Amino acid sequence: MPTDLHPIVPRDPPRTVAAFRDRLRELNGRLPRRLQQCADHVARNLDSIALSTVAQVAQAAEVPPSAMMRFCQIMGFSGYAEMQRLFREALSRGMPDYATRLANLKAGGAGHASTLVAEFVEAGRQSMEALARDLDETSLTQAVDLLARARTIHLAGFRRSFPVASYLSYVFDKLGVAAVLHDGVAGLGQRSLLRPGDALLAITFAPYSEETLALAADARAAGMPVVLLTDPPATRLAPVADIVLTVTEIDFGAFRSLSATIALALSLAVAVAARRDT
Amino acid sequence: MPTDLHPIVPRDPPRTVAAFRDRLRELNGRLPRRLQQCADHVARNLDSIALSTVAQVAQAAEVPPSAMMRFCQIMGFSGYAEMQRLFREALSRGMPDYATRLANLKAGGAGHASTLVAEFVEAGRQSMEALARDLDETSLTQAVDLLARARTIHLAGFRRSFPVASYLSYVFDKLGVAAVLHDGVAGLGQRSLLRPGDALLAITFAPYSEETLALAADARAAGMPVVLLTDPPATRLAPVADIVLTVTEIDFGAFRSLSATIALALSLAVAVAARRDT
DNA sequence: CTGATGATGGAATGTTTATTCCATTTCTCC
DNA sequence: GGAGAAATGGAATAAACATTCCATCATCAG
Repeated sequence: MPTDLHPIVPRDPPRTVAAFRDRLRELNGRLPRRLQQCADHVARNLDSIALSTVAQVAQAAEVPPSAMMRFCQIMGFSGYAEMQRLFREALSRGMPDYATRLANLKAGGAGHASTLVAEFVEAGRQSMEALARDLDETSLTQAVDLLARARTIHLAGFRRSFPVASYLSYVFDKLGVAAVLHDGVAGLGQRSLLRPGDALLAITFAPYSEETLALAADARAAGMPVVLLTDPPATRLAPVADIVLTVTEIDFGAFRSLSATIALALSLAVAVAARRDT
Repeated sequence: MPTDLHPIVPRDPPRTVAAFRDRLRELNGRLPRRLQQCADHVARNLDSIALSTVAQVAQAAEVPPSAMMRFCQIMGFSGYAEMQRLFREALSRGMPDYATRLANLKAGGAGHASTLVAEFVEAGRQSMEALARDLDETSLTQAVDLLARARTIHLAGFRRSFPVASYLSYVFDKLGVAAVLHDGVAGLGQRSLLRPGDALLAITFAPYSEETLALAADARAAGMPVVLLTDPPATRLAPVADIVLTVTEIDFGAFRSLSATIALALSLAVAVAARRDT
């Protein structure tokens, strides 16, 4: 008698998307073939549920609708409708008339300040979505490894990359990680601070700043590992860096919001600090 | 015979949300009472249509379902279902499995770098949505007026606000607007640059930096207009500034992505430059 | 005041979609 | 290899929903 296999049987339904994922993981492997097929498909297309009918989801998962219904019940819901409600609520909380508000701001009239806010917010959102979509996790992990091993981290970023570099400098300081911001205030004298065992984190976007590239080349020549944060395609830059992280930042007009770049840079910093502490 | 009032009668349906808005504007004022009520409500809750039934939107608009149906037809659709399809498609294009991707990143494991990226992206998105939602357009316009009249714009921002101030410095330079970044590199000597006819744009978040507040107080004493960019509630700061712009930045861990702050600051800069050129 | 035109609300209808049921197949364990 | 249990697919049913229709009400010109 399989008395300990009853986690399969119903219980009360997940009330958040996170809880839903948990239940999905809990069930993984213990399900019969068709239901596992449902689980796999649903796990990969969570957001399509909010807007699709059972028939559509079932067809996409290549199972009959009745199998999908059983799946919903095993997940703890009374049926598909109840499961769908969870995702619909999550979706409507996600954008609480945000689109409308943006449109209203944009309608404020060309050149008006609130229109600009809407545009920059939109550009920032797209940039961050692109980051989430295209992030190269492998390179990111390697970059963290590499920087975590460095004694001192040197930061390079000029012109529009300077805000990012200076923010990193602040964050590293708060996190207790030794970092030097090469801000060029007193000429290039800081270059003498480059020592074996250090690493360089350089940030530059096309058209690349000469100072940054020169610094990277110097560091490379001195045998220091170099991590480069830039925009794709980074073909020209591959030779001067050990790891290249790319981030697609959407411009509005001539300027970019830097949202995605900062998010990536911050993550890098926090991950490096966490790695060091252990 | 009202031969020129036939724009009310059907034609082919709007195929984009923008076209939908146009048609809405075109119809405005020419509709009988109940239908106008529908139009008003729909205009204000565009995104709720994708997820609601006729009965729900009708109830929210305080009209019977049949009135809502008539409204759909006047908009050019065959009925509510067709109208809803437009918004559902817009919604699913808007987040192309972005939520799923984020969740996958988060699942990478606590402390892992890609998890952090997901968290910072999420925080950034929320911050920007909050900005779009809560932006005080009046204050923004006043700030633009005020800064556009200044001969030179002084920029103050230290610690975590420094990246924003330095980016503004870069942007103003590109835009040909005279601006001075008070970066404190050479002590506080730059204070002597404050002259009548200038204005100060200060950025600071709780806990407020003393330098920034002191500079603002000085500027105020010298009769210069002061615009302050900070987080709500800004009660303590109201006395030292002419205009206070607030922006809610969501933290993740101890750090913030600055997305919303930068978007607002950039908009301010571009609007000021545009105003000056005319 | 009256008749015509248009607007309105609610009940009736038809369609889509979820859900259940059951006959058949597939596994599992002895 | 066979008995029992579980799983499966598809057809039948039920629920939710959109849509239409019509009787009633308001508006306005003459």
